[in-house]
Amino acid sequence: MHDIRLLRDQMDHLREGMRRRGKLAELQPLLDRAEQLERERREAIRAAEDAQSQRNRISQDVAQRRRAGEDAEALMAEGRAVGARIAELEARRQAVDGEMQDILLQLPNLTLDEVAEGGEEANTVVRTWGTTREGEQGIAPHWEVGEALGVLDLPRGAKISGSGFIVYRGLGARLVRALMNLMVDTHVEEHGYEELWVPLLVNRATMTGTGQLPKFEDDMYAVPDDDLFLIPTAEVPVTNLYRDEILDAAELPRGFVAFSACFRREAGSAGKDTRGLLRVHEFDKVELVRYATPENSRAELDLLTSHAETMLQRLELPYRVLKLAAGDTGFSSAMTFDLEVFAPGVGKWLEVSSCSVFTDFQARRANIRFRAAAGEKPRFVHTLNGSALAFSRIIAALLEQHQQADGSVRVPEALRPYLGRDTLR
RNA sequence: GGAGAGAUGGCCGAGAGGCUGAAGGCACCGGUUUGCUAAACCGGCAUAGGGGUAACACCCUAUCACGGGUUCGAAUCCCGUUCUCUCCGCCA
Repeated sequence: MHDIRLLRDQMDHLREGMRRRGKLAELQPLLDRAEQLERERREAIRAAEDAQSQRNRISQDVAQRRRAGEDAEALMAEGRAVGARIAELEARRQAVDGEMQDILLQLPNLTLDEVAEGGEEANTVVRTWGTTREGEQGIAPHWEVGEALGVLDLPRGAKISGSGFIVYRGLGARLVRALMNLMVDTHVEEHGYEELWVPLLVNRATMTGTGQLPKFEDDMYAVPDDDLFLIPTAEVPVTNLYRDEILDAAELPRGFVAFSACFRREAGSAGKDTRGLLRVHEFDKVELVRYATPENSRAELDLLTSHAETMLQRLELPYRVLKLAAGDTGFSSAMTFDLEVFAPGVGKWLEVSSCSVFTDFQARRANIRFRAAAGEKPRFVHTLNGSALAFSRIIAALLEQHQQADGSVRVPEALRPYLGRDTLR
């Protein structure tokens, strides 16, 4: 969410930001409306406050007269009239304010200057790591190897929950545990993150704090009786950890790592990537979240991204790093790096991590601030997050990239202590 | 799930329709005193919004968990919600 003051003082800047995302045509009417509303809003505030001031004066006069034992009936009648006017003015103020909020919630974040204009086609590969097995013949897609090795049971997942729900079995199940332990241990021991274990069901305020609500309610699994939602990512509970709090500057930057299941309805993507593990309704993920000061958040994004990359290197999976163009950058993000691994069985690059800096966009919404020094005004922190990594696609990539001619799968060095063997066969 | 008690500033804690943005204490910041530490004393000490100013000053409004209501006027009375605590029930 943007600062309402941008609408007043920096409309050109805001307009330029929407243009860079390729959203100006779509959002121009909103911006125009907002500009007008901002004037009305201040007008309404002023009128309402003037009336309140008048009422307070009348009430004090009544009190004085009462104490003096004089009659206050006329004043009280006046007070009633003013009270009625306040109610009207208040209603108008709320209406204007409500519409303004609606608009603010629909405007995406401004991207950093270094982010290229344009859509997906303007994304750039900033680096690659490892050698892919692109074009190599005879590599089976992960669902075939997975079923053959007895580590995946997709038909039964579909039976007990539906399509897009996975049963891992045997070493497959253990692989999930191994990935969790490898990743969390690495981020805690080597990268200095604090480990968290968080609720998978969260309330509406939490979902709103990170921006899933109100706009994306249809994408979420919900428990309406309790007004709770299944998290689409651990970013939601972890970023909300300090909602409505003021942190000490000495505590920043701060990093948290959490393993969680993630639930996504994937409404609107019917028919895409329906086979195997590429697009599922429930998957596991290790998520990194960082809180930073505005001064160092850009550098923190590079650090966070490098932490996610470390995991791919440990898993010996070739990958590339994409810097997303403005039009492909997520709603709340100011800049995003996507990490994609190559899965030679399906012949595709798979997105397994998305590392973003949100500047103060989420923090304003969730009201997370910090105080640089005692006595100074609190400012909004900058938040960042990135997956490190999303399991289902990683498992797909492992089953394909490390697949051997006899159909067995080599276990990368780093996973062996956790998995207890060097080959899946 | 049932019964009861509670929620006031960074913290503790008073207040029970008007003179209360809120006593008192602690913490914190500045000053005086002081060989040092400590103590004592004096002063300061919420946030947000609107106006105002070159910038200050200053003025107004809101905020005593949250949302409604009663009233000329609500921290205070009424209703609803949330959370915390105690007891009972249930449960991994």
